[in-house]
Amino acid sequence: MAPPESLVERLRRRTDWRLTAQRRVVAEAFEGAHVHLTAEEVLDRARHRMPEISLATVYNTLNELVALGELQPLQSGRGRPRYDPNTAQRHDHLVCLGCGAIHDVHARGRVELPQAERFGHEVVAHETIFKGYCPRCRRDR
Amino acid sequence: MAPPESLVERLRRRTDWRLTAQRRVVAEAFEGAHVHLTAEEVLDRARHRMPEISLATVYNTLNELVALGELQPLQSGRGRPRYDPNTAQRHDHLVCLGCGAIHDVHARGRVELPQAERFGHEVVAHETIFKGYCPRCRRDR
DNA sequence: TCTATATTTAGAATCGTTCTAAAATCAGGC
DNA sequence: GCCTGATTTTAGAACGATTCTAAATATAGA
Repeated sequence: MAPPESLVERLRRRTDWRLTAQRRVVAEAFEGAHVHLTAEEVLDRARHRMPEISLATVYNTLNELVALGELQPLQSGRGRPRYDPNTAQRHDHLVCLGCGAIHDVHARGRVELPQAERFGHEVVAHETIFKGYCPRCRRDR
Repeated sequence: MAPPESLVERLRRRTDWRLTAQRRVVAEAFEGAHVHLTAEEVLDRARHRMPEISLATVYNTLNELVALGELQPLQSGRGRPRYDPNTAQRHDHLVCLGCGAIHDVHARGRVELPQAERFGHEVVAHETIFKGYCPRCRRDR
């Protein structure tokens, strides 16, 4: 699978949203694969490149990116929400029930929701969450 | 499909956890199908039967039931966590992106996670989340 | 009934997030 | 290059949800 275009790259192309210095360091926090950060982790990473950035700006930016469809909020299990920059490609998630770590995965097979089970909903997407224990948490049990 | 045993019924059988009057009214809040309540909704329903029950007890009880595996916390989309009493039967969820309502459903088909995508995890469960718009929210768009 | 343990409770404390209003920055027109 | 209005950032206050604390109550078992 070709590596997806990065969040910063996608944002650079947008004309409806200014990519300021602060917004760029927030977006750059999401570089890499399997990156699903909490707001606090984004602040940590952003401060690394721009120590004076404020918490309010991090929250503002995360909320704007969600509204633009450039970040998907993930609420897996316990704890605060995490943000997934991989919005361009359909994918599934593997979450560790021990430590909460999340990997992007692609399930094999196909599922669909029969009409009788839709309760009148218009279904627009689906995602499968696999739950388990990562090597480290498996050892600690 | 046979209706699953209710939460209260399951709790009655436990010997490791006292089913006090307060805990019973909390558990009774989850009677019915497609019931996925927030803590606040549980408090409302519990007060109906026991007006003097405290918020702290509701939170205590919800957390204990999650630890016992009798409730599954759901974090669908935005908003506070909801609790699902249907832990005995594998099932999937259909969530409305407009209002956040959740239905229990059973997907048709089969998915699995290839070994190469497991990153060393021991996979113990999976769940598919279908996202869409309920009849009411579809109309409001 | 007595005693030790478990449970409940009100209210304070904490935590994550949003709000507010002032300061800083920026784009476009001169 | 400088104004000017609009946008963005910011510190700190405010807020809402949840957890904590420590005292009161209820319970099980002797």
